[in-house]
Amino acid sequence: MQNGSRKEQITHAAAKLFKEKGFGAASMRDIAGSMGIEAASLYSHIKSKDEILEIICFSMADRLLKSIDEVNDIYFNAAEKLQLAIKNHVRIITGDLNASSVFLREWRHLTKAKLRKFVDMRNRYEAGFMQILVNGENENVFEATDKKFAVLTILSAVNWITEWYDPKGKMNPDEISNHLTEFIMNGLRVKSPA
Amino acid sequence: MQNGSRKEQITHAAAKLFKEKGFGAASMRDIAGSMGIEAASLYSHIKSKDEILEIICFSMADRLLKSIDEVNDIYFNAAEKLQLAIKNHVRIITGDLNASSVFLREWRHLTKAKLRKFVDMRNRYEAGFMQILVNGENENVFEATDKKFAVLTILSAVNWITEWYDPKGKMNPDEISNHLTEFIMNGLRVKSPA
DNA sequence: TAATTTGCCTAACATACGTTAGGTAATTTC
DNA sequence: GAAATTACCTAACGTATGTTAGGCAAATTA
Repeated sequence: MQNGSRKEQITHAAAKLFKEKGFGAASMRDIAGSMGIEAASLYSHIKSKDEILEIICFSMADRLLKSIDEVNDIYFNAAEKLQLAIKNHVRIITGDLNASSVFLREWRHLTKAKLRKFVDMRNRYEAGFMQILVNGENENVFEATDKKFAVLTILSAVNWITEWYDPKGKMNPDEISNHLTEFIMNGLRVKSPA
Repeated sequence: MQNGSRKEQITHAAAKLFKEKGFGAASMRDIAGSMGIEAASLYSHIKSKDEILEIICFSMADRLLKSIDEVNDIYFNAAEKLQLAIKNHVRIITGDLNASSVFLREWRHLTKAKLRKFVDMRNRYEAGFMQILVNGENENVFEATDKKFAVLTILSAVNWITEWYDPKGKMNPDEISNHLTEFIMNGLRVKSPA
């Protein structure tokens, strides 16, 4: 899919509506309307409504998986890896808020075969994150009695950003990831009692 | 709405389907079918499909708001309050997983007026949680440079439980909330370097 | 026992949906 | 300049949807 192509424009317009109304409630007529054309015209560029959802979901999944693999290939200590993994994740997600929201919320509406593939990719992503925690334990930097639990908790915090992030707000993506990394590593508790 | 009433049964059946398929994709015929009756028969007990969603969302919202108000009325220190608030939240959410999932995911489909009311309630809940962090800072137990950020991060972690919690799994709700509270207070970092 | 209410039914309505068929004008390719 | 392609159009299809109208038998109430 080449840059700026009509197909990409449709995907963008659809992502915006899927985010606002949900996949089920946003119709092909809505999508076409937002582009100033008729619904039937969309079918010159895309195969089906389902295909649009697939493109959005897997485009995000691909980017995130690529990122975690890169992080785990670098010769860093666990704390640095965690910091970088979170930074990448936040950058990817804030880079396209509409697509990210659809990716996080609407993936359930993927057709059966694609859904299986999607869940598989998500599991691989979680496993990549988990590897960092395992490294951290070996290096005696982290402790996590239940690593699956810890990963899910971390990812939930990272993903929730789509719900409140405002590109015009006071925090930029890297500030957010720094803040988040600090919170995940040290929590709320004051370290040196006053 | 009295206990075990037909209306309550409908709400339960609907919650299950709204969770599985989403509000938009689960039809009145689906809901009726899961109860072994016809779609039209539902209208002897409920006003509309929208009403079912409202009942589910506001029932959860009411319970959570009541809980946070109670916590903030108790003469506890901030750490104890946080612990209790999280414990209550986890109990409420794990107590009805179907309704909780709908409450967390499908509230966007509420009609305009109800949506406004819902968001207002959610803001009040967040404010109640934030109050605990403010107390904690005054008591020198917590530090949180950006309290809004901290609250959203905490709540995202707590709410994510609906995505993986299994009543037959190895952790019960109170174990989960203990685990979570520990994580939120102290993070991942090993405190005493080995 | 008569009157009322409850809980469901069948049938139908109007509307909205994803998608296909077939066409037409403008643009690109040879 | 002819041929092919692109990007859109109108019209229509079959199906699914939320909901209403009107009825009927069983249970409840008086």
